Amino acid sequence: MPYATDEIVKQLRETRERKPLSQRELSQLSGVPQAQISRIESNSIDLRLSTLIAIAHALDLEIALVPRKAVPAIKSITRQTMDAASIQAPEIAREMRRLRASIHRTQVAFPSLPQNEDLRSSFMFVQQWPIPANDFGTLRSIRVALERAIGNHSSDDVADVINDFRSLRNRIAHAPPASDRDDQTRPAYSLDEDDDG
Amino acid sequence: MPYATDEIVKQLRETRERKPLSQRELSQLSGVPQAQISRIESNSIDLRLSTLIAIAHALDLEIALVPRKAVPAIKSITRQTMDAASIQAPEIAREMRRLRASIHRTQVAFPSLPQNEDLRSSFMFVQQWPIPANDFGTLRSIRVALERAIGNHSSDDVADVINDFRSLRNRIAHAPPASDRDDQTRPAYSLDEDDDG
DNA sequence: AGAATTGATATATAAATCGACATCAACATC
DNA sequence: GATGTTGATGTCGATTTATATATCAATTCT
Repeated sequence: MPYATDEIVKQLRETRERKPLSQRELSQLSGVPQAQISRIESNSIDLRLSTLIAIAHALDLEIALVPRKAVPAIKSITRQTMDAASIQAPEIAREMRRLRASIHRTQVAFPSLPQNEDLRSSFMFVQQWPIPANDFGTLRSIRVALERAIGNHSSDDVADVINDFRSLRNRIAHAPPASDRDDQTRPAYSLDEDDDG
Repeated sequence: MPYATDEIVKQLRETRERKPLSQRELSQLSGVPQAQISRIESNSIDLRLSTLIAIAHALDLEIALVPRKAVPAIKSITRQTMDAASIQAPEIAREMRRLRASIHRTQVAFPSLPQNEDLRSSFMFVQQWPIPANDFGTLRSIRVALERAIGNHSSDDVADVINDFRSLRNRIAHAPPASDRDDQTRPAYSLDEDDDG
Protein backbone atom coordinates (compact mmCIF):
# COMPACT_ATOMS: atom_id res chain seq x y z
CA MET A 1 0.00 0.00 0.00
CA PRO A 2 2.68 2.58 0.74
CA TYR A 3 4.58 4.74 -1.72
CA ALA A 4 8.01 4.27 -3.12
CA THR A 5 8.84 1.43 -0.82
CA ASP A 6 7.93 -0.77 -3.74
CA GLU A 7 11.28 -0.58 -5.40
CA ILE A 8 13.15 -1.60 -2.29
CA VAL A 9 10.77 -4.43 -1.54
CA LYS A 10 11.05 -5.61 -5.10
CA GLN A 11 14.79 -5.70 -4.79
CA LEU A 12 14.54 -7.79 -1.64
CA ARG A 13 12.43 -10.38 -3.34
CA GLU A 14 14.57 -10.45 -6.43
CA THR A 15 17.71 -10.96 -4.40
CA ARG A 16 16.12 -13.73 -2.41
CA GLU A 17 14.99 -15.53 -5.53
CA ARG A 18 18.43 -15.26 -7.03
CA LYS A 19 20.11 -16.98 -4.14
CA PRO A 20 17.70 -18.90 -4.32
CA LEU A 21 16.22 -19.01 -0.86
CA SER A 22 12.74 -19.92 0.20
CA GLN A 23 10.89 -17.53 2.43
CA ARG A 24 11.24 -19.98 5.27
CA GLU A 25 14.98 -20.26 4.80
CA LEU A 26 15.30 -16.52 4.72
CA SER A 27 13.18 -16.44 7.80
CA GLN A 28 15.67 -18.62 9.62
CA LEU A 29 18.59 -16.52 8.47
CA SER A 30 17.05 -13.20 9.30
CA GLY A 31 14.93 -14.07 12.32
CA VAL A 32 11.86 -12.56 10.67
CA PRO A 33 8.84 -14.89 10.54
CA GLN A 34 7.93 -16.30 7.16
CA ALA A 35 4.46 -14.84 7.34
CA GLN A 36 5.95 -11.42 7.79
CA ILE A 37 8.33 -11.89 4.88
CA SER A 38 5.47 -12.91 2.64
CA ARG A 39 3.45 -9.89 3.66
CA ILE A 40 6.43 -7.63 3.11
CA GLU A 41 7.22 -9.04 -0.30
CA SER A 42 3.76 -9.27 -1.70
CA ASN A 43 1.58 -6.63 -0.22
CA SER A 44 4.28 -4.30 0.94
CA ILE A 45 3.50 -3.42 4.49
CA ASP A 46 5.33 -0.51 6.02
CA LEU A 47 8.13 -2.37 7.74
CA ARG A 48 10.39 -0.97 10.39
CA LEU A 49 13.96 -0.11 9.64
CA SER A 50 15.30 -2.82 11.92
CA THR A 51 13.27 -5.43 10.07
CA LEU A 52 14.52 -4.18 6.75
CA ILE A 53 18.09 -4.35 7.98
CA ALA A 54 17.62 -7.85 9.36
CA ILE A 55 16.37 -9.15 6.04
CA ALA A 56 18.88 -7.22 4.01
CA HIS A 57 21.79 -8.49 6.04
CA ALA A 58 20.57 -12.05 5.67
CA LEU A 59 20.75 -11.43 1.93
CA ASP A 60 24.22 -9.90 2.10
CA LEU A 61 22.84 -6.49 1.36
CA GLU A 62 23.57 -3.19 3.01
CA ILE A 63 21.34 -0.17 3.25
CA ALA A 64 22.87 3.00 1.97
CA LEU A 65 21.67 6.57 1.87
CA VAL A 66 23.02 8.02 -1.33
CA PRO A 67 22.78 11.56 -2.70
CA ARG A 68 20.37 11.85 -5.58
CA LYS A 69 23.15 12.99 -7.84
CA ALA A 70 25.12 9.83 -7.19
CA VAL A 71 22.26 7.45 -7.89
CA PRO A 72 23.17 6.68 -11.52
CA ALA A 73 26.75 5.85 -10.62
CA ILE A 74 25.58 3.69 -7.75
CA LYS A 75 23.13 1.86 -9.94
CA SER A 76 25.77 1.09 -12.47
CA ILE A 77 27.93 -0.49 -9.79
CA THR A 78 25.18 -2.48 -8.15
CA ARG A 79 24.03 -3.74 -11.51
CA GLN A 80 27.46 -5.17 -12.10
CA THR A 81 27.57 -7.04 -8.83
CA MET A 82 23.91 -7.93 -8.81
CA ASP A 83 23.93 -9.33 -12.31
CA ALA A 84 26.97 -11.37 -11.41
CA ALA A 85 24.63 -13.47 -9.32
CA SER A 86 22.83 -14.61 -12.38
CA ILE A 87 19.33 -15.90 -12.59
CA GLN A 88 19.37 -19.54 -13.62
CA ALA A 89 16.88 -21.21 -15.85
CA PRO A 90 14.02 -22.58 -13.76
CA GLU A 91 15.08 -26.24 -13.93
CA ILE A 92 18.65 -25.35 -13.04
CA ALA A 93 17.48 -23.16 -10.18
CA ARG A 94 15.40 -26.01 -8.80
CA GLU A 95 18.25 -28.46 -9.06
CA MET A 96 20.58 -26.00 -7.37
CA ARG A 97 18.11 -25.75 -4.52
CA ARG A 98 18.05 -29.51 -4.17
CA LEU A 99 21.81 -29.59 -4.27
CA ARG A 100 22.04 -26.98 -1.56
CA ALA A 101 19.71 -29.02 0.59
CA SER A 102 21.85 -32.12 0.06
CA ILE A 103 24.99 -30.22 0.96
CA HIS A 104 23.32 -29.09 4.11
CA ARG A 105 22.34 -32.65 4.95
CA THR A 106 25.92 -33.72 4.33
CA GLN A 107 27.20 -31.15 6.75
CA VAL A 108 24.76 -32.40 9.33
CA ALA A 109 25.67 -36.04 8.71
CA PHE A 110 29.44 -35.48 8.83
CA PRO A 111 29.86 -32.35 10.90
CA SER A 112 33.64 -32.51 11.26
CA LEU A 113 34.41 -33.37 7.66
CA PRO A 114 37.02 -30.94 6.31
CA GLN A 115 35.65 -31.23 2.78
CA ASN A 116 32.49 -29.50 3.91
CA GLU A 117 34.14 -26.16 3.31
CA ASP A 118 35.01 -27.20 -0.25
CA LEU A 119 31.44 -28.15 -0.90
CA ARG A 120 30.20 -24.84 0.38
CA SER A 121 32.66 -22.70 -1.54
CA SER A 122 32.22 -24.63 -4.76
CA PHE A 123 28.49 -24.22 -4.52
CA MET A 124 28.75 -20.51 -3.82
CA PHE A 125 31.11 -20.11 -6.73
CA VAL A 126 29.11 -22.05 -9.28
CA GLN A 127 26.00 -20.19 -8.24
CA GLN A 128 27.52 -16.95 -9.45
CA TRP A 129 27.65 -18.14 -13.06
CA PRO A 130 25.05 -18.92 -15.64
CA ILE A 131 24.86 -22.69 -15.73
CA PRO A 132 24.17 -24.20 -19.15
CA ALA A 133 21.17 -26.48 -19.31
CA ASN A 134 23.27 -29.45 -20.43
CA ASP A 135 24.98 -29.40 -17.05
CA PHE A 136 21.75 -30.31 -15.40
CA GLY A 137 22.91 -33.92 -15.29
CA THR A 138 26.17 -32.93 -13.67
CA LEU A 139 24.41 -31.16 -10.86
CA ARG A 140 22.07 -34.07 -10.44
CA SER A 141 24.82 -36.68 -10.29
CA ILE A 142 26.71 -34.63 -7.73
CA ARG A 143 23.65 -34.46 -5.58
CA VAL A 144 22.89 -38.16 -5.93
CA ALA A 145 26.45 -39.01 -4.98
CA LEU A 146 26.13 -36.88 -1.90
CA GLU A 147 22.90 -38.52 -0.86
CA ARG A 148 24.41 -41.94 -1.37
CA ALA A 149 27.36 -41.01 0.80
CA ILE A 150 24.96 -39.94 3.49
CA GLY A 151 22.96 -43.13 3.18
CA ASN A 152 26.06 -45.32 3.36
CA HIS A 153 27.51 -43.36 6.28
CA SER A 154 30.73 -43.33 4.27
CA SER A 155 32.22 -39.89 4.37
CA ASP A 156 34.99 -41.05 2.09
CA ASP A 157 32.69 -40.99 -0.93
CA VAL A 158 32.39 -37.26 -0.51
CA ALA A 159 35.91 -36.78 -1.84
CA ASP A 160 34.87 -37.91 -5.32
CA VAL A 161 32.03 -35.44 -5.27
CA ILE A 162 34.45 -32.65 -4.48
CA ASN A 163 36.41 -33.45 -7.63
CA ASP A 164 33.33 -33.55 -9.82
CA PHE A 165 32.24 -30.29 -8.33
CA ARG A 166 35.61 -28.67 -8.93
CA SER A 167 35.71 -29.64 -12.56
CA LEU A 168 32.20 -28.32 -13.07
CA ARG A 169 33.33 -25.13 -11.44
CA ASN A 170 36.24 -24.73 -13.81
CA ARG A 171 34.25 -25.65 -16.87
CA ILE A 172 31.57 -23.10 -16.14
CA ALA A 173 33.94 -20.32 -15.19
CA HIS A 174 35.97 -20.71 -18.32
CA ALA A 175 33.06 -21.11 -20.64
CA PRO A 176 32.83 -18.78 -23.65
CA PRO A 177 31.36 -15.43 -22.62
CA ALA A 178 27.86 -16.35 -23.61
CA SER A 179 27.44 -14.92 -27.08
CA ASP A 180 26.43 -17.83 -29.27
CA ARG A 181 26.74 -21.38 -28.20
CA ASP A 182 24.33 -22.54 -30.81
CA ASP A 183 22.55 -25.20 -28.81
CA GLN A 184 19.38 -24.44 -26.97
CA THR A 185 21.39 -23.37 -23.99
CA ARG A 186 20.13 -20.09 -22.71
CA PRO A 187 23.45 -18.92 -21.30
CA ALA A 188 21.93 -16.49 -18.86
CA TYR A 189 18.33 -16.09 -17.97
CA SER A 190 16.55 -12.90 -18.86
CA LEU A 191 17.86 -10.35 -16.43
CA ASP A 192 15.11 -7.83 -16.53
CA GLU A 193 12.12 -9.97 -15.74
CA ASP A 194 9.54 -7.26 -15.19
CA ASP A 195 11.68 -4.23 -14.79
CA ASP A 196 8.85 -1.87 -15.47
CA GLY A 197 6.42 -1.20 -12.67
CA MET B 1 17.91 1.57 21.09
CA PRO B 2 18.06 -0.66 17.99
CA TYR B 3 21.15 -2.04 16.34
CA ALA B 4 22.77 -0.87 13.20
CA THR B 5 20.17 1.74 12.45
CA ASP B 6 22.57 4.13 14.13
CA GLU B 7 24.68 4.68 11.08
CA ILE B 8 21.73 5.53 8.90
CA VAL B 9 20.22 7.84 11.46
CA LYS B 10 23.57 9.51 11.92
CA GLN B 11 23.76 10.12 8.22
CA LEU B 12 20.34 11.71 8.22
CA ARG B 13 21.31 14.16 10.92
CA GLU B 14 24.61 14.94 9.31
CA THR B 15 22.98 15.64 5.98
CA ARG B 16 20.40 17.86 7.59
CA GLU B 17 23.03 19.85 9.40
CA ARG B 18 25.00 20.28 6.23
CA LYS B 19 22.15 21.86 4.36
CA PRO B 20 21.73 23.39 6.99
CA LEU B 21 18.10 22.84 7.91
CA SER B 22 16.44 23.09 11.28
CA GLN B 23 14.35 20.18 12.43
CA ARG B 24 11.26 22.29 11.94
CA GLU B 25 12.20 23.16 8.39
CA LEU B 26 12.89 19.55 7.59
CA SER B 27 9.58 18.75 9.18
CA GLN B 28 7.81 21.03 6.73
CA LEU B 29 9.67 19.55 3.79
CA SER B 30 9.14 15.95 4.73
CA GLY B 31 5.77 16.10 6.45
CA VAL B 32 7.18 14.40 9.51
CA PRO B 33 6.52 16.27 12.77
CA GLN B 34 9.50 17.94 14.40
CA ALA B 35 9.04 15.97 17.59
CA GLN B 36 9.34 12.78 15.61
CA ILE B 37 12.45 13.97 13.83
CA SER B 38 14.06 14.81 17.13
CA ARG B 39 13.22 11.39 18.51
CA ILE B 40 14.59 9.73 15.40
CA GLU B 41 17.81 11.68 15.37
CA SER B 42 18.61 11.58 19.03
CA ASN B 43 17.19 8.53 20.60
CA SER B 44 16.95 6.41 17.48
CA ILE B 45 13.51 4.91 17.54
CA ASP B 46 12.75 2.17 15.08
CA LEU B 47 11.18 4.19 12.34
CA ARG B 48 9.14 2.79 9.50
CA LEU B 49 10.46 2.62 6.00
CA SER B 50 7.98 5.17 4.69
CA THR B 51 9.11 7.65 7.31
CA LEU B 52 12.71 7.07 6.45
CA ILE B 53 11.96 7.61 2.79
CA ALA B 54 10.01 10.77 3.47
CA ILE B 55 12.87 12.30 5.40
CA ALA B 56 15.52 11.04 3.00
CA HIS B 57 13.74 12.47 -0.02
CA ALA B 58 13.39 15.81 1.69
CA LEU B 59 17.16 15.74 2.05
CA ASP B 60 17.72 14.74 -1.57
CA LEU B 61 18.78 11.27 -0.56
CA GLU B 62 17.80 7.93 -1.96
CA ILE B 63 17.73 4.63 -0.19
CA ALA B 64 19.67 1.92 -1.92
CA LEU B 65 20.15 -1.75 -1.21
CA VAL B 66 23.69 -2.56 -2.21
CA PRO B 67 25.50 -5.90 -2.25
CA ARG B 68 28.03 -6.21 0.52
CA LYS B 69 30.80 -6.60 -2.00
CA ALA B 70 29.97 -3.29 -3.61
CA VAL B 71 29.91 -1.31 -0.40
CA PRO B 72 33.46 0.07 -0.62
CA ALA B 73 32.92 1.29 -4.16
CA ILE B 74 29.62 2.87 -3.17
CA LYS B 75 31.14 4.56 -0.18
CA SER B 76 33.86 6.05 -2.28
CA ILE B 77 31.29 7.56 -4.60
CA THR B 78 29.03 8.89 -1.90
CA ARG B 79 32.00 10.38 -0.08
CA GLN B 80 32.80 12.37 -3.19
CA THR B 81 29.33 13.78 -3.53
CA MET B 82 28.68 14.09 0.16
CA ASP B 83 31.89 15.92 0.87
CA ALA B 84 31.09 18.21 -1.99
CA ALA B 85 28.38 19.60 0.23
CA SER B 86 30.97 20.82 2.62
CA ILE B 87 30.50 21.60 6.23
CA GLN B 88 30.93 25.29 6.76
CA ALA B 89 32.52 26.91 9.74
CA PRO B 90 29.86 27.62 12.36
CA GLU B 91 29.63 31.35 11.78
CA ILE B 92 29.38 30.86 8.04
CA ALA B 93 26.76 28.17 8.48
CA ARG B 94 24.69 30.50 10.62
CA GLU B 95 24.98 33.33 8.15
CA MET B 96 24.00 31.00 5.32
CA ARG B 97 20.92 30.08 7.27
CA ARG B 98 20.00 33.71 7.70
CA LEU B 99 20.60 34.28 4.02
CA ARG B 100 18.37 31.41 3.09
CA ALA B 101 15.63 32.82 5.28
CA SER B 102 16.00 36.21 3.60
CA ILE B 103 15.83 34.65 0.16
CA HIS B 104 12.68 32.91 1.18
CA ARG B 105 11.20 36.16 2.43
CA THR B 106 12.15 37.75 -0.88
CA GLN B 107 10.32 35.09 -2.80
CA VAL B 108 7.28 35.67 -0.66
CA ALA B 109 7.50 39.41 -1.06
CA PHE B 110 7.97 39.34 -4.84
CA PRO B 111 6.47 36.05 -5.94
CA SER B 112 6.61 36.64 -9.67
CA LEU B 113 10.12 38.06 -9.79
CA PRO B 114 12.16 36.21 -12.42
CA GLN B 115 15.39 36.76 -10.46
CA ASN B 116 14.10 34.51 -7.74
CA GLU B 117 15.42 31.54 -9.63
CA ASP B 118 18.85 33.13 -9.84
CA LEU B 119 18.85 33.69 -6.11
CA ARG B 120 17.94 30.12 -5.45
CA SER B 121 20.45 28.57 -7.80
CA SER B 122 23.27 30.83 -6.67
CA PHE B 123 22.57 29.91 -3.09
CA MET B 124 22.48 26.20 -3.86
CA PHE B 125 25.71 26.50 -5.78
CA VAL B 126 27.65 28.47 -3.21
CA GLN B 127 26.47 26.13 -0.52
CA GLN B 128 28.36 23.30 -2.20
CA TRP B 129 31.74 24.92 -1.62
CA PRO B 130 33.78 25.68 1.43
CA ILE B 131 33.26 29.36 2.07
CA PRO B 132 36.29 31.19 3.47
CA ALA B 133 35.70 33.06 6.68
CA ASN B 134 36.62 36.39 5.11
CA ASP B 135 33.59 36.16 2.89
CA PHE B 136 31.37 36.40 5.89
CA GLY B 137 30.91 40.09 5.18
CA THR B 138 29.93 39.36 1.59
CA LEU B 139 27.18 37.03 2.67
CA ARG B 140 26.01 39.52 5.25
CA SER B 141 25.87 42.42 2.81
CA ILE B 142 23.92 40.34 0.33
CA ARG B 143 21.42 39.48 2.98
CA VAL B 144 21.12 43.06 4.20
CA ALA B 145 20.55 44.24 0.66
CA LEU B 146 17.78 41.71 0.23
CA GLU B 147 16.11 42.76 3.44
CA ARG B 148 16.31 46.41 2.42
CA ALA B 149 14.72 45.58 -0.92
CA ILE B 150 11.92 43.86 0.90
CA GLY B 151 11.49 46.78 3.27
CA ASN B 152 11.40 49.29 0.42
CA HIS B 153 9.04 47.18 -1.68
CA SER B 154 11.47 47.81 -4.52
CA SER B 155 12.07 44.61 -6.37
CA ASP B 156 14.53 46.45 -8.62
CA ASP B 157 17.17 46.46 -5.92
CA VAL B 158 17.26 42.70 -6.10
CA ALA B 159 19.13 42.88 -9.41
CA ASP B 160 22.23 44.29 -7.70
CA VAL B 161 22.14 41.48 -5.22
CA ILE B 162 22.14 38.97 -8.01
CA ASN B 163 25.36 40.41 -9.36
CA ASP B 164 27.06 40.37 -5.98
CA PHE B 165 25.93 36.83 -5.51
CA ARG B 166 27.22 35.76 -8.90
CA SER B 167 30.66 37.21 -8.32
CA LEU B 168 30.86 35.51 -4.95
CA ARG B 169 29.90 32.33 -6.66
CA ASN B 170 32.67 32.60 -9.19
CA ARG B 171 35.27 33.65 -6.67
CA ILE B 172 34.54 30.69 -4.43
CA ALA B 173 34.36 28.15 -7.20
CA HIS B 174 37.68 29.18 -8.67
CA ALA B 175 39.46 29.54 -5.38
CA PRO B 176 42.71 27.61 -4.88
CA PRO B 177 42.01 24.01 -3.92
CA ALA B 178 42.36 24.70 -0.23
CA SER B 179 45.92 23.73 0.59
CA ASP B 180 47.48 26.75 2.27
CA ARG B 181 45.92 30.14 2.22
CA ASP B 182 48.02 31.34 5.08
CA ASP B 183 45.43 33.42 6.91
CA GLN B 184 43.38 31.96 9.68
CA THR B 185 40.86 30.84 7.08
CA ARG B 186 39.96 27.26 7.64
CA PRO B 187 39.23 26.46 3.99
CA ALA B 188 37.02 23.51 4.72
CA TYR B 189 35.70 22.51 8.03
CA SER B 190 36.87 19.28 9.56
CA LEU B 191 35.07 16.62 7.60
CA ASP B 192 35.20 13.82 10.08
CA GLU B 193 33.64 15.49 13.09
CA ASP B 194 33.16 12.46 15.27
CA ASP B 195 33.43 9.72 12.76
CA ASP B 196 34.11 7.09 15.35
CA GLY B 197 30.97 5.46 16.62
C1' DA C 1 16.98 42.99 27.92
C1' DG C 2 13.04 41.06 25.43
C1' DA C 3 11.45 38.24 21.58
C1' DA C 4 12.09 34.41 18.64
C1' DT C 5 14.12 29.96 17.38
C1' DT C 6 16.36 25.70 18.28
C1' DG C 7 16.32 20.83 19.83
C1' DA C 8 14.56 17.80 23.36
C1' DT C 9 10.67 15.90 25.97
C1' DA C 10 5.97 14.74 28.02
C1' DT C 11 1.33 13.14 27.31
C1' DA C 12 -2.54 11.04 25.20
C1' DT C 13 -4.88 8.76 21.25
C1' DA C 14 -5.18 6.21 17.00
C1' DA C 15 -3.21 3.02 14.08
C1' DA C 16 0.20 0.02 12.68
C1' DT C 17 3.91 -3.45 12.93
C1' DC C 18 5.44 -7.71 14.86
C1' DG C 19 5.41 -12.23 16.50
C1' DA C 20 3.38 -16.70 17.21
C1' DC C 21 0.53 -19.42 15.93
C1' DA C 22 -2.65 -21.87 12.20
C1' DT C 23 -4.37 -22.82 7.67
C1' DC C 24 -4.64 -23.25 2.71
C1' DA C 25 -4.05 -24.23 -2.40
C1' DA C 26 -0.47 -25.08 -5.76
C1' DC C 27 3.19 -27.52 -6.86
C1' DA C 28 7.22 -30.95 -6.24
C1' DT C 29 8.99 -35.11 -4.78
C1' DC C 30 9.16 -39.85 -4.02
C1' DG D 1 -1.29 -41.09 -5.16
C1' DA D 2 0.77 -39.89 -0.56
C1' DT D 3 3.92 -36.71 1.40
C1' DG D 4 6.43 -32.46 1.79
C1' DT D 5 7.38 -27.79 0.54
C1' DT D 6 6.30 -23.19 -1.00
C1' DG D 7 4.03 -18.78 -0.68
C1' DA D 8 -0.10 -16.45 0.80
C1' DT D 9 -3.53 -15.37 4.44
C1' DG D 10 -6.16 -15.20 8.92
C1' DT D 11 -6.34 -14.12 13.82
C1' DC D 12 -4.94 -12.47 18.29
C1' DG D 13 -2.33 -9.91 21.56
C1' DA D 14 1.65 -7.17 22.89
C1' DT D 15 4.43 -3.56 21.67
C1' DT D 16 5.53 0.46 19.09
C1' DT D 17 5.23 3.98 15.93
C1' DA D 18 3.07 8.16 14.48
C1' DT D 19 0.51 12.41 15.10
C1' DA D 20 -1.01 16.30 17.57
C1' DT D 21 0.06 19.46 21.27
C1' DA D 22 2.40 21.57 24.69
C1' DT D 23 6.30 22.77 27.21
C1' DC D 24 11.12 23.88 28.42
C1' DA D 25 16.10 25.31 28.65
C1' DA D 26 19.55 27.08 25.78
C1' DT D 27 20.80 30.00 22.02
C1' DT D 28 20.24 33.49 18.89
C1' DC D 29 18.33 37.73 17.04
C1' DT D 30 16.75 42.49 17.27
